[in-house]
Amino acid sequence: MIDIKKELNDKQSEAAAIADGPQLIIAGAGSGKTRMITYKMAHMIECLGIDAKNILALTFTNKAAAEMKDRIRHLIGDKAKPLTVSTFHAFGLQLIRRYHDILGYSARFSIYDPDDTQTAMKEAAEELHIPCETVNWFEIRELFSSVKTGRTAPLSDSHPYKEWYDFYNRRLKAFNAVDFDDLLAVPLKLLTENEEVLSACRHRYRYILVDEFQDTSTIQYRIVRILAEEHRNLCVVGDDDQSIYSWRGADYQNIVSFEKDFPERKEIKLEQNYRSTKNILDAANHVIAHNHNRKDKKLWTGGESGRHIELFYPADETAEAAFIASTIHSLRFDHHLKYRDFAILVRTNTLCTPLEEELLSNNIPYSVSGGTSFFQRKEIKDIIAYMKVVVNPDDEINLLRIINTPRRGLGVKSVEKVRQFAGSHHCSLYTAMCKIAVSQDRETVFPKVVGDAIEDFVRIIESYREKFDDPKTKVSAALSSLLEELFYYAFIMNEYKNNEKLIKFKFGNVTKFLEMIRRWESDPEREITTLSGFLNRITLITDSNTDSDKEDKVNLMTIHASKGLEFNVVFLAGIEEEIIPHKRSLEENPENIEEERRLFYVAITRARRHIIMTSCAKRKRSHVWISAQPSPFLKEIPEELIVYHDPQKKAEEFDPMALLANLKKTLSTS
DNA sequence: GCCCCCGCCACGCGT
DNA sequence: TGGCGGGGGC
Repeated sequence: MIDIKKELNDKQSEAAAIADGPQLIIAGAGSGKTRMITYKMAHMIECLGIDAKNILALTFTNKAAAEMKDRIRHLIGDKAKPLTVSTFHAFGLQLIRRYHDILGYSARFSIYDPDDTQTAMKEAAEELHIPCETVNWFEIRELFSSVKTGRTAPLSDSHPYKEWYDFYNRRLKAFNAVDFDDLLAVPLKLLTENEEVLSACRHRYRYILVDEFQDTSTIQYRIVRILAEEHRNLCVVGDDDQSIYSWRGADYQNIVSFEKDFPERKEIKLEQNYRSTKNILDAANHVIAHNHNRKDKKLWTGGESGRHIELFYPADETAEAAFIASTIHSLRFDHHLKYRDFAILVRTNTLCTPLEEELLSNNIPYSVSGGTSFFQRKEIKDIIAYMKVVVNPDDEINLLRIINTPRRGLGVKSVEKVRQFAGSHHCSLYTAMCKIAVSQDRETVFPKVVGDAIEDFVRIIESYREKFDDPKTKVSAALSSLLEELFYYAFIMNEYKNNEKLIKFKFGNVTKFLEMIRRWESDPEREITTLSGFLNRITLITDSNTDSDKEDKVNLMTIHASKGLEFNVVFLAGIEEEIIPHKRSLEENPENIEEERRLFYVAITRARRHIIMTSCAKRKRSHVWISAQPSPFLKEIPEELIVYHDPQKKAEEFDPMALLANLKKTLSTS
């Protein structure tokens, strides 16, 4: 039986014991929040007899959802299975799938990632003859997204992009596709407009928990509110100091809204930190104290003061990477640490490259999370596009992606003709291709080679639909055979013939993808059983190695991706002006300094025992060396908490001979 | 239609 | 660093 009094401290168990009614739990960094939540759910199921399927836990990242599921399974085993633990987007996906009939989507709808989304916007603009050479795509995406998620008022009829926006959405619907914002907007609309669905959902999800509440966007809060309004069993857990996603629409004013919408709420603060040493916590507290406009709280720990924070000044990013790699080696040796005890955190993905190279050449196993996703690689996207078209032939964006990849003589001119054909027959592009393929007199419109290419393409898609649908054929087997039929490997070899390394890399990616599919289809516990479901799932996932977390590897990631995680030793690389706080962030709005500071705070509070920061003297940016200054945030940490390592001395410290001598001395004394 | 080369741009965080 | 769109030769 779960005994929360025994397993948790007073505040935690107080928070964990309540199931009914609204609750606001302000949980500081490292205060055992995830532990509290998992025990809370276990307690609800085991001790209060609440049916697990009535509990909905919403998290911010896939990683957090996976970890929460894992931990609760540890506590109560299979009884955790009926729980819904997912990200907001995955939850939205689930609702769209469940109610696709009502919503007017076929069961095999596609999800468009931001790349596909932009392509679809471009296509829409072209069809409307909107000149888009000069448009700022960043702005358009932002505009469309904020309209859809209700951050901006609906476009007025006179708005220059109103027609474009509406047309884009009509096209998506015709493609039987949704974009990321639809995953939230469509379910919210459904819940708002369809009382039956709403009451079914309210009945099903009678207890709702929201983790990382400070990072929910307005539309996400609306979804939660409409679900919880009646039964009011809503527990939100958050920390305003760790709000780092405002650029994505996160609005920690949601905490204020929650207080207003649920005035009878109970409020509990978790302020005891179990993660970090006193020095690390002191540093974090001093930094965050520079922010105004925060809920008053002060993290404390009963633990030891621990080591000082160390600060090094490498000459450039190569020296920085070399220093980090060699320090990992020596610390691992000296303190009997595992690779997985280390994390290297950076502000931006681009900072990863030199670090990766150095780790690779030092044979240090590492895993990168976030960044340019595995699934964004061209070769993987192409393969996925084939499967998406097989599953959903109305998916025009993916159809256009593969119609001439590998090249089969269907260039821009031919595609344009097919489109005209589709237009005059009022059918989708793929239906048009099917019609052309079986048409007797197609040569009056299309040259023979083009007609034959279309016929061949349609034949491939149709025959693989059968194969992929056939329960006796494994998806991986069908895919391997498809790749052979397409001469896909030869295509890659030809495409990159002057770069053998790149070919190898791309082949490796394809192999990895096939393995991933094999792992999925042979997993007896898998929750997703259809290919369509699998494809939609991976569109929402950023990193491929979700189950390699337990492997012994150094963790390399952005600070954003590190939220919710903890490590014994944390390297903070590139702690420089213009990187953190980031130049562009401040250019956008000087007030963003507070969010940048929270980011730095999150970075510091990831560490249990040891923080090593580096600030380079110069750094290469787009081919030119620029000199770099230490981050102004460093001044916000009391000097006595830091050991400043002089750049001159550093050379001696990492002299290999001196290191060896030191090593010998250590060995002889022990 | 396809291939190849050139020059331009951007390089903040992610579901 | 690499991804792209445009232009010219085949």
